[in-house]
Amino acid sequence: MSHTLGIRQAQKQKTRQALMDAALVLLEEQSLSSLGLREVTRAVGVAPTAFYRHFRSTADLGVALVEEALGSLHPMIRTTVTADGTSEERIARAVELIAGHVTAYPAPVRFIARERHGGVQPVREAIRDQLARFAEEVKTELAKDAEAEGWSDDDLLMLSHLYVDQMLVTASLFLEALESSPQERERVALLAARQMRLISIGRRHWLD
Amino acid sequence: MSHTLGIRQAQKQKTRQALMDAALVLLEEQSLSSLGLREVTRAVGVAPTAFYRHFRSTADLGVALVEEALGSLHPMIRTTVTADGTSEERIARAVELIAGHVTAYPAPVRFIARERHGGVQPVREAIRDQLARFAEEVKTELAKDAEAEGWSDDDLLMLSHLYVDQMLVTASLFLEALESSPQERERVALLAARQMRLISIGRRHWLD
DNA sequence: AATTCCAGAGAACAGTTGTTAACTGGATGA
DNA sequence: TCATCCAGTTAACAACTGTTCTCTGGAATT
Repeated sequence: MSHTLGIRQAQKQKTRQALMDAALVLLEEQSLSSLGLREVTRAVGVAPTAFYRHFRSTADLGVALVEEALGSLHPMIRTTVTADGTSEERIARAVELIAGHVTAYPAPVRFIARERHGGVQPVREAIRDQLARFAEEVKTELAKDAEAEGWSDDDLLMLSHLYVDQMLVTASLFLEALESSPQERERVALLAARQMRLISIGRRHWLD
Repeated sequence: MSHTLGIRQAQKQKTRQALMDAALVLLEEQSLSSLGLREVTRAVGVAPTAFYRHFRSTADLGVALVEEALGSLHPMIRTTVTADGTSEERIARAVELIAGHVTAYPAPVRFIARERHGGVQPVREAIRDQLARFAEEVKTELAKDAEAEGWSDDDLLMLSHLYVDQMLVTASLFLEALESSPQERERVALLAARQMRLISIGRRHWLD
């Protein structure tokens, strides 16, 4: 189904990606609402007007960045929640997964954390939609579990949102600890694991 | 202990407060990192240079806004956590309190949610410090409770952070639902209450 | 081979920004 | 009463912003 792009389309996509990459770097030290279009094109080395060939505005760029940052994460989420083993093993694996992802891709993670409540409405909405999709997917996975017996749909969705929010809290903790000592990062990992453990315990006794 | 301010100092404080109020309004639709000093002074009706008599920069203004938004909240947090009654009553009261606060002071709440992970380092740090203070205070209150018997200090602090984070999640949910229908806001309240309930259950069975 | 297309360049636009310096005039303190 | 102080003003600065229009050269299409 994949169609080989012409030289032209390929070059265009390359420039587009360069703009997005440059933006992500610039956004490590500022918010999207203060990111200038000229700033981005200057970093890439193209004329300011070239920007308009790819994005209507920086807000538009931001929405594209949201897709890039979260779009590819859905399969990862699914397998993480599904993963078998004891509750304790699953927690450890989830925390490791988050830590690894934050270490490997700090810029996109920072961008999402920053713009989730940021000053650009379309971007906030794009993030909210993606996170809602995550919650829905987590919910369908949770529903398969034996522990979900007797749970109402609303309760399952409530728990899913709690998990998704907790993942973001953990990710931003790791983000803050990125430049810290390994001991500090280990402390964060233990804290995150304990919080997840408490939520798991709450889940186990929910129907009591 | 209170000393009556001279005409001069009083006028200065008045202008300073006007700058902060105007900034808060402007920040409803953008992030601090894009807030211009001229923008603020224009909204107040003073010369741009007057800004420097009160703040070194907009980042400095932001730090002052953090103090204003969170500084006065400490007593409120204390009494909320301490409040007696059944677990269910305490949850209902906490959710109501948050909903009321968000409705009464949406701008400062939005500011904190936005800048907690925003693009201005000193402001992020100021918020982090205030939230850490909240967690410490919640911890000391929790420690007084009979349920805290056998809990380690680390576990108590872990739970406190979970509570504080959950309060922020709830506040930002109410913020999003501010312009929505009463039914929608009630839905948010029920969701928040259920999430707190799950955490409470986890807390109750933590030592099993 | 001739024509159309279009990503990117270039120049110019009116507005905006933070920061400096020197000032004014009313409150303050001797 | 008189000298000092200082919150706020005025003017000017170079640097920057988003957006428009026109142009170009190589890819794509016929």
